[in-house]
Formats: sequence, structure tokens, C-alpha cells
Amino acid sequence: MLDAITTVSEAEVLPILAGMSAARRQDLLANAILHSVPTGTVLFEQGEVPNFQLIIVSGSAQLLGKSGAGREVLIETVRAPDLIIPAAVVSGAPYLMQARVPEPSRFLLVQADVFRDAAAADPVLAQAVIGSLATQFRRMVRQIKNLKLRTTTERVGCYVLALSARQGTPDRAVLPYEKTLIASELGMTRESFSRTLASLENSGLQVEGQTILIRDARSLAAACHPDPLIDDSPL
Amino acid sequence: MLDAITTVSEAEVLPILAGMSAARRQDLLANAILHSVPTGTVLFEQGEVPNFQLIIVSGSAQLLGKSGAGREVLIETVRAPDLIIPAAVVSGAPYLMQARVPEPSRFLLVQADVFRDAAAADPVLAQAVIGSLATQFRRMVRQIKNLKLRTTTERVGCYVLALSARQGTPDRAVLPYEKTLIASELGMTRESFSRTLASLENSGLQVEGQTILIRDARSLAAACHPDPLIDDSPL
DNA sequence: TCGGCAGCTTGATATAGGTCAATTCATGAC
DNA sequence: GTCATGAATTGACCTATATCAAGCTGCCGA
Repeated sequence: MLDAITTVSEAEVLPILAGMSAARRQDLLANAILHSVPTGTVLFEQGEVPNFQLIIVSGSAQLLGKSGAGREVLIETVRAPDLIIPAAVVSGAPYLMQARVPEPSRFLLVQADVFRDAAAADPVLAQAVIGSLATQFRRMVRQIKNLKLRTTTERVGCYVLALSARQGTPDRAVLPYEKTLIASELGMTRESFSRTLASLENSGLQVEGQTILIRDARSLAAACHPDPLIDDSPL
Repeated sequence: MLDAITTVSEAEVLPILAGMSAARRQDLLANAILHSVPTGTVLFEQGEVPNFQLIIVSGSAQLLGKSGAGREVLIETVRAPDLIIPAAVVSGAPYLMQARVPEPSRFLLVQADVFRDAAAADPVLAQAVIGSLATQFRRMVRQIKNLKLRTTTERVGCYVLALSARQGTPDRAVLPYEKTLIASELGMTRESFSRTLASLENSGLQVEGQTILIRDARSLAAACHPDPLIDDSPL
């Protein structure tokens, strides 16, 4: 499960580390570890202080927020290639979210202080960190606008539209994980999500298990008011 | 209103630029502009592409999100010394929020491309940008947890508690701006905010215009479940 | 093949919070 | 001082969404 990196060939192609001088990258990877984890693994809990910067080599990680009462909501999904919450690592502050692995994935673990030092010393790595942080920040802002400015119907409809755009299939969208999780991501209960999806069948949408058919994108858009400054850009 | 910087004395003390070599800082400031603006000024609209990186020298800026329907909510307040949405500037993407000035303030305007180049070239500036982005990201995460995991009562109560902690007065909190704005920041209507505050009078709280007296912090905390991983740390 | 979960849907009901409207309060202009 | 304006409160009402409670469906393991 824990493998020291013998060949850096894999890590070399990581876009995050691209552009770093070979020497610097060598330095970074000296005591890095490549970790392959199965579905369901918890990478860290909220409240923990980061020991490592995790770099997603393949797969993805879900970031969950938990309340004192035990309620648990999905906040974000991060996909390869990216860093997992560099904000916590660079600030050395406790994680605000738990990280869980929804599919077999591989991560590169870099000691937190090593990572910080490297980011301070290497402008190319610093740029990568800045880029990752900026993108993640903007996603959070979009989500806040989504929550504060929209009804559940709008959130659900726009979620489906954004999904179909991201998947390159204008006539359908396949839900990437359980509806219960998606509901929590959208800030509603699973029951509301189910009902809202059903009610959108009047607006050119058809639910078929995990796949949602979009029979009339025009009508759907009219019902849920997509907005490029809220919905994830297809980038 | 627009003044070229003749003396850099002011900018020199800006913590953001501290640590940069004098030469580099000089370079940055060469075509920077110091801008003093009155209350109410809109610095930029959402949707605009950033021309400048704005650095808050004194005062603050409010970041608002607007819906197509014209609804407008407060998302964040940024205070000196800090950068205004570096995420938009470094990524060169359109602003997701409008920036408005709630008090007479001064900003240093650095051409966006100049700022990007400087951040790429100067590790110290890069670190400052990383720090600012990380802090701002974490604030957004806290806000999302606040919105998704809490009731209005909890949000209002914890807001007051956090305020009083930040202001160093355990027995009171002074609301920093209109209640309508605060309500939108907390994701509710002004009416709900008003009623919720009133209802918390049963939990050791007393409303006195813009100042809220905390007569029984224990009881208030019991009613609203503060959580260090959600509420702004007193840092 | 048969449980037996886990996830989902659906229905009935409750309620938190939104909407609309009227009133008070505070502030600043004149 | 009075008036006008915008903010805040309060009340009555309503609806969107949560909650609670069955069923349903598909899947996995024995």
C-alpha cells in the first residue's frame, strides 16, 4: 500500500511538477511516497493538522464537511491532476474538511514542510500552487453564489446542465455518484433532490436511474436560469 | 482621485510587499497607482476581466454576488492589508463578484500582467499571494459549511459570538454594517435576521440597535453550537 | 433462490423561513 | 423644527423544503 518511489517516471509527467528543474523535482521527491488506495479510504479527518501535501496522480478525492451533530455534506470533488487542499498545507492550519476516496486512486505524498520549502524556493512550483489555489477558491465562490442566490430547482437543473456539458453529451448527463451525496453537495436533502428532479420532467428532463436524459435543453434552461458566473465553466 | 506614487514610503510598509528586494518592489511600483476612494465606490463589476491587482492599503472592500434577477448578496469583506481577489487576477478570468467600498479607503493598483510577472519572478511576493489565497479559500469553505450545516439561529448566534471575539469585547458585539447586508451574508432575509436576533433574547442576548449585548455567553453558545472549524478563528 | 441491505422514491405532514404589507425609527436636508 | 428617505421591526400569511414514515428496487452474499 505504501511504496517508496523508485522510478520518478510517473511523477515526472505530473503537470503540477512540470517545469521544475530536474534537481528541484528530485529534491521534492526524495522522501515522497506514492500511495495507492482503494475506494472508501479516508485520507484525513477534519481538524487534523496536515502532515503531507497530497498530489492526485490518478483518480479523485471528495471533500466533506461534518457538523458537530454528525451531519455530513459533500463540499467538493478534486480530480487528477491537482493538489488536495494546498490551502491547509501552506497555512499549516487544521483541515476544515475530511477527504475520502470515491474510486481507486493514487496519490503522491510530500512531507508538508518539504512541500512548503519547495514552494518557497521554486517559482515554478509556487506558480502551480497559486494556480491550484485560485481555481479552488473560485469554485468555492461559485458554490456560495449557488447556495445563496438560487432555489433548489435552479440548483438541480443547472447541475444537470453543467454535468452534461462537462461530459460532452448535450442530450444526457450521468450522475457521478450517489444521489444522496449530490443532494448534500447542492445543499438539500436527498428527498428534495429526488422530488425536484421529478418535477423537472415538465421541463424537458427525464430521470432514468443514474442517467438523466435532457429532452429539451431550451426548456430546462428556461426553468433553471444558468449563469456562467455561477455554474462551473466547461473548462 | 488618481495619484501616481511619488514616494513609496507608504507602500514600503505594506506587509504584502515586505521582504521583497527594494529593486523588485521598485519594479512593481513603477506603474502602480495609489487610489483613494470614498464610501460607496464600485471598484469593479462581476463579469469584468481584471485590469489591476488591487492591494488594500487602508480601509476595506465588500465582495457581492449578484443573480440574474438582480438579487445581491454579500459574500465577503476584505480588510487591509490584503489583496482583493488575487484568484481572479492570477487566473486572468472574469470576476465572480462585484467589489464595493464601505468606508473611505486607499488601494494600490498594480497592472494585472505586471503583478502576474512579479509573482512569477519574486518568491517572496509569490508566498504572499499564496498566503492570501489560502486564507481566502479557507474563509469560503467555512462559509459553505455554515450555510449547509447550520440553521439560521445557529448562523446568527455564532456570527455574534465571532464578532464579539474579533472585537475583543466578550460582553457585546457591534454590527459592522447594515443588518440587511449581514443578513445576506448569512444567507437569509433581513426579516429573518431581525426575528432570529429577537428570538435569541431568550438565550442571553440583547439587541440595542447596532450593538448586541451578550448577557450570557454560555447560554448563547448552547443555543448556537459554535464550532472552530466553521466560525472565523479570532486570528 | 432467498434474504437482506442500501439507495431511492413517494406520500403525508410539519415547520423554518420567505413574502408582503404596515409601522416605527433614525437620519439628514432644508 | 418638519419633512423625506431608507433601514429596521413586526405581524399575518404562505410556500418551499425538511422531516418522518412506508414502500420499492436492485444488488450482493450465503
